[in-house]
Amino acid sequence: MVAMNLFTDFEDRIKNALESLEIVKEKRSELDFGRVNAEPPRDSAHGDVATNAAMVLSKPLGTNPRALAELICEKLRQDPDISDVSVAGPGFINVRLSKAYWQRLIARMIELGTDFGRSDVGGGRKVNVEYVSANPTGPMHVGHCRGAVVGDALANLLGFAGYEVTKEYYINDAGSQIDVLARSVFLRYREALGESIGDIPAGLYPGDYLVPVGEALKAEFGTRLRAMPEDQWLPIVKDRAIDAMMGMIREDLAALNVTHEVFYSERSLHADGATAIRTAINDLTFKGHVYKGTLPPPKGQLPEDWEDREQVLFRSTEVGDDIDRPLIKSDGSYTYFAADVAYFKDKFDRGFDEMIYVLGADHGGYVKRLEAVARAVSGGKAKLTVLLCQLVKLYRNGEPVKMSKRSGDFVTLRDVVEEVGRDPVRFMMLYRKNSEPLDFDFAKVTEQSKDNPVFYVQYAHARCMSVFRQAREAFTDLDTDSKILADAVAGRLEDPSEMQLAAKLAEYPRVIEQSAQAQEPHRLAFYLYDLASAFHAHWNKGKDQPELRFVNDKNRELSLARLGLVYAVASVLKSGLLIVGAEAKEEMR
RNA sequence: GCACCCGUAGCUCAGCUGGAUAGAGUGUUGGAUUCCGAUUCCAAAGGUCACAGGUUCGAAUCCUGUCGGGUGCGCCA
Repeated sequence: MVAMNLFTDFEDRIKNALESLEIVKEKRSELDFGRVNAEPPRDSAHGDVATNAAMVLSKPLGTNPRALAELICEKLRQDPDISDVSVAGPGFINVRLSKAYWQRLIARMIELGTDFGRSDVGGGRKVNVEYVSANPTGPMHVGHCRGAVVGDALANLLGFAGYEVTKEYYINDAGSQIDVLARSVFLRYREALGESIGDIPAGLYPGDYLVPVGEALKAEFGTRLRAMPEDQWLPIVKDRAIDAMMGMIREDLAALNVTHEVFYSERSLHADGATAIRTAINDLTFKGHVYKGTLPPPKGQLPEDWEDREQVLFRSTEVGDDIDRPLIKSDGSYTYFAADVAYFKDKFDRGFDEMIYVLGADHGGYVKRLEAVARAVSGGKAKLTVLLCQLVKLYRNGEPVKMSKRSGDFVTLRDVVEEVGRDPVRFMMLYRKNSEPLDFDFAKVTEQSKDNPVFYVQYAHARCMSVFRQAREAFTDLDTDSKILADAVAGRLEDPSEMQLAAKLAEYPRVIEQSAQAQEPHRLAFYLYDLASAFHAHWNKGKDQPELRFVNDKNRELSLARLGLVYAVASVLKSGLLIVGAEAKEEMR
């Protein structure tokens, strides 16, 4: 059976060829094949696969690249799947594959359908992807959008690439902002009881979304809460408020097709006398990472209320951080960071090999201390990576959309999804490297034209479906079962334009593996655009050259073979869109 | 002051972890087009990859420095 990944397949064959060379056998133990690769050539005119083997190995072998390349070529020529091999440039070896090989590969794509591209490079490694983790103090706003999509798509991608993935949300339900939330809700509760509360005081959350929460409290407790002192009603109101906010946030996430498997509460770390945090700090102390001391004042502008105070500190500078970090405040309470240490320890204890944090760019200053935690807690066994997402700038008709969070005047995630649709939001959030700022223009994203990559990709899939609809009209009782399509390919698909499309399809497994390993889901979005572009280009050729059209009502077998190619395109688009989290539409109407 | 991210076509951005003549889209210019579902298709022009060194067969990519833009810098979460 043909291997799914053409490039790893031929990387192996090239290495086998190398092993069989006398010159290599003599020095085999000194040679490192690690840098030998097989990749798509920059220019498709060069061939189907290119390798750098000769250039990488010529020096240790004491020969020149072109001479070595000739030796390798001789061996490769014996491979029946290779139709042509040549040396080019400084010593590249360009390989062209036989038509039979391509036809077998296309047939394999058809048989695998949306499983084509699925990989096991992850090797079942347990990965925890934490993303969104918005404070439960209100609805999600657009700022959360990017991280939500990037995290969700990355998790999907890693799952497809053979990692065992858990999608996780850390609920920041323990800090003082939650007290503020509870007091804001309490005010709404008094309002629901008929009191006139006037303007919401500064420092409390003014949003209308808290009104129903106050009303729910009235329905549940009547006037009982109002009669209590604050230290009695506060915990009750807190519980109800957090539940209400998380309910809202889950709905927002659902609208974006984002689903987490684990919602992890920060408060749970503080429960039972903060057992979890105390344990984590004890653990660090035992390992020698904790001491009592003072920190130097911050460089640059000195805060006015600066006072030198003794705290319990994590000696993070010994594990890569710039400055030691406080775990316990001078008043004896735990820092947010202390909870984070406990949270990381919990993840580690749950058996994850790798923790990924998807954060906003404004958390850049937090990266080093998290990495330090990972080193100290896991003893270097667990890998921790932080993906920073740059800001999203909103535009409406080319004009920037102004937002002020203080006045409660911000665009919510729900607003955006309802206005432009879930799929465009998801795709556009991925259509940029996460380390790069992103402009999001409402008008462009809803536009139905080639300028809009979402539309372009979805249209390609719909067009595939359209071809099938036409085929069923041209041939009555046409059986388009994938097995039949796959069998029709051999000996029939051979036009250069068809081969070019097949070559693009063949890259898919490689794109999956590489974007998963680089943790860069945007590469998949760009690939889908490329594939759509290749498909549209081939389709357009049918305008001038009718003999290239997929459906040829004079030739049923050829039509089936070409439908097979269309089926493969549709499957890859569908598979990729599934990872992106957008729908593969049957039609665009 | 320090740390992290970013400087690639006029504009918005890719560039497959070091490979061949640096690519798309948009814009510009010139053609084609009653079309199997898109205000479409084809082509051309457009670059000192911020700058200066270094590493090597080979650098937009890696290392150092400089310049420019963004973000963040005790016990807030």
